Amino acid sequence: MFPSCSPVSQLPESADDPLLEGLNPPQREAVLAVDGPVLMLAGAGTGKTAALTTRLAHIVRSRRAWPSEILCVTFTNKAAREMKERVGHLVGPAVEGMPWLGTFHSIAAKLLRRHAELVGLQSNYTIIDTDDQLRVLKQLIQAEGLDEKRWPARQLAQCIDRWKNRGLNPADLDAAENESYANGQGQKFYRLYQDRLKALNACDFGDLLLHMLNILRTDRAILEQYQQRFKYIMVDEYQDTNQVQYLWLRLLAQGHKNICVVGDDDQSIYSWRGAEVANILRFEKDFPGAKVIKLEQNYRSTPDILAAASGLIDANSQRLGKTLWTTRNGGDKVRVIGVWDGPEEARRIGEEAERLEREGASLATVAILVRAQFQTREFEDRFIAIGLPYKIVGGFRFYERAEIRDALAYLRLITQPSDDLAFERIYNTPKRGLGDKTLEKIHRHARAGGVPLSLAAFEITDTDELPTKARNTLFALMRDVGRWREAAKLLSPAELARTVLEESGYTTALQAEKSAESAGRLENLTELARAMEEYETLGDFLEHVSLVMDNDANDSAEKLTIMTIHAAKGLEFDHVFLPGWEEGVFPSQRAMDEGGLSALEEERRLAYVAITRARRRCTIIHAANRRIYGQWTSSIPSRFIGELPQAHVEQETTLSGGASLWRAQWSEASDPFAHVARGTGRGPGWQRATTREFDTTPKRVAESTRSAASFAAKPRDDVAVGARVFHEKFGYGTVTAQEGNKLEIDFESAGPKRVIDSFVKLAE
DNA sequence: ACTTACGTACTTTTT
DNA sequence: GTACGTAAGT
Repeated sequence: MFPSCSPVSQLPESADDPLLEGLNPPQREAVLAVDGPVLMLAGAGTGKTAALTTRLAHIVRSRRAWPSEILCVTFTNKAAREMKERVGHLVGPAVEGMPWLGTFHSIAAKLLRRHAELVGLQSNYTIIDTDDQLRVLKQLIQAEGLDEKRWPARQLAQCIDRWKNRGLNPADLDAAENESYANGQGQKFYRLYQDRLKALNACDFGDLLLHMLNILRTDRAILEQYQQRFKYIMVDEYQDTNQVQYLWLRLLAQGHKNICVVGDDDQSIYSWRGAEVANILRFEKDFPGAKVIKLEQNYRSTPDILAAASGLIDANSQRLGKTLWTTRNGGDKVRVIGVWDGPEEARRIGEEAERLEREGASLATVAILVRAQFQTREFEDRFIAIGLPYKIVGGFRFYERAEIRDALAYLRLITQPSDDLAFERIYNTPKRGLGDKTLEKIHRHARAGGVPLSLAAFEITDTDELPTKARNTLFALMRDVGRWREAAKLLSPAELARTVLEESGYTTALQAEKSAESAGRLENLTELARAMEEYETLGDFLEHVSLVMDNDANDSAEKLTIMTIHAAKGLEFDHVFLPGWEEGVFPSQRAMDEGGLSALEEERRLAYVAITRARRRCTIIHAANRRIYGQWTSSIPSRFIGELPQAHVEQETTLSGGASLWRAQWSEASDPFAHVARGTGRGPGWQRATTREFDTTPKRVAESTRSAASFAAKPRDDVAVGARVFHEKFGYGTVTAQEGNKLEIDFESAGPKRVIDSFVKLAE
């Protein structure tokens, strides 16, 4: 550990400063290059967090800036927490004075509280989540008389998110963007939505960044103030920044130009939510004279794992180019295992995990990383059956659960009478006999008077609008809310929460429910109250919950981890299992249909991230048959398997015969896939599989990519335009067009559809 | 106002 | 295959 000297006790500048101990030369360079723009390209497992945190400590200890003058942004709360902790070790309690170390969103929220009035909000605005966002949009769509089936709220939400990610306000939309929802009503709905949020004194996640950007863009004095304040700026995971975040940083960095961004273009896996790799690719143009430092020495994985991952990512075209290396020796090759079907895949991994455990490994060092959430199911089934402890990371987070959101809605309504969304959520939760009719009347009254729902509800109990029963129930509810509002001034947030849950009848209703989940829900509510103990005010807590709260701190017991590859970024495990490496699953069919080549490259980066999570052993598995949406489908191995450099891969067979099939399918004969029975979509492919030896000659990446790609689009030759065909779901129809393996078919009852040719058979 | 039945759609996910 | 959301039924 480093000497815990005070943050300003010395001016370390020399290479033998104790701070630099244990860092390699490029890391040291990154730490010492504090002035001017710096681009740190840090490959997987190269110790970028160590470099980043040491750099931060160095700035503080060399008295270049006070902790409060450093802006340090991360993407996740987890990363922010980790960084805070590590900087704390280096500089001591001074880290407490780092108010600007956090996620983009939490920092933006903090800034926005100070300047909310500039964008028409009050500083106690609520931050709404995607769920509330959708509800608002649904209401707007309904109010405008649009058919919600034809123009789903989801789609509008996506558009709006995309616009916000790009820093576009309603007025900035061009005609094309305006067209992207409901025949040119995109702009109108975007504007309506923003107005509605303003009325609710609320922000969605995108707004936090967009509002702040708007302020920085328009208010010169405020911009300059922050440009002066932030003497040093550091950004983690820069490859994941979107346009708003980029614009934001560029504005703020113009003051001192001391901006250091860290990232890895090969690990950019979030373009689908607005991240632009281009940001990192053009950093040197944005900040002329930027120093580029590459961290390439990997401290995590064995040479074979690194070589396999590097070979794979080589197939991508848009790269800055890095080569990971290691001084480590030995270790096992990456294993590729072909199995018969999904259940066997789960059985196989279960056995391996049990073996590892017997050999003394902790299950906490074992992970199964999947492409998509649905893949977790087969493992869950299997592990329950054999009693293997596991945990599934992801899915619903703590604060997204219904009971937590209900509790929060009560608290929100108490702090913020204008929070209509909260009111709607709780007004009949627990069930108290208030229905749509009553809500509609409240709505009408609120609109007429231009007041929030909760106030309208209170007022309406003074009229004869409602039947006596509803009137009394509603009055009791509003009286309670008023009482809790008073109590909030006296009680701590946690005490208030307990009181509200008890007095509202929420806990009683849950106790009475006796369903399978109700016990867990009650537990969650207890946990919520416990978590609130740490907060002084309700406002503090509510901000925490909307921006920061996560549940990964729950159980630290020795369990095998199942999670998506996305969720695994930044983590590492001794033993990593990668199931489902089949065309259509990984790379995902949907991604390729929608995003073409660039999506394929992102899938490949995802595969790269997956492999580089492994410290000691990486096992890739593909199944010959898999049930997808209840239909058994035969599938072929992922093209990514073919792209792995064979010298670093070892092939394994299973006794059930699946492997021999895969050898045949994987060979490089002139038409390696001709024998695959895709014709009927029901006949198992193996029936026609040959038993040719598996070809282990290393393939050139470009070649294998091409052959796989050409396969993917390989059309059937027995189906032609005009042919009458049958489809499981759509019935009989006539082929009207054929493009690669995609057919356009006019179905007799279902109308025209685009389908993959393997899902139809010729009609007799 | 609440319950049940049918139809549809279905990557990845942080904040 | 299943989950969710809307529509009709009690």
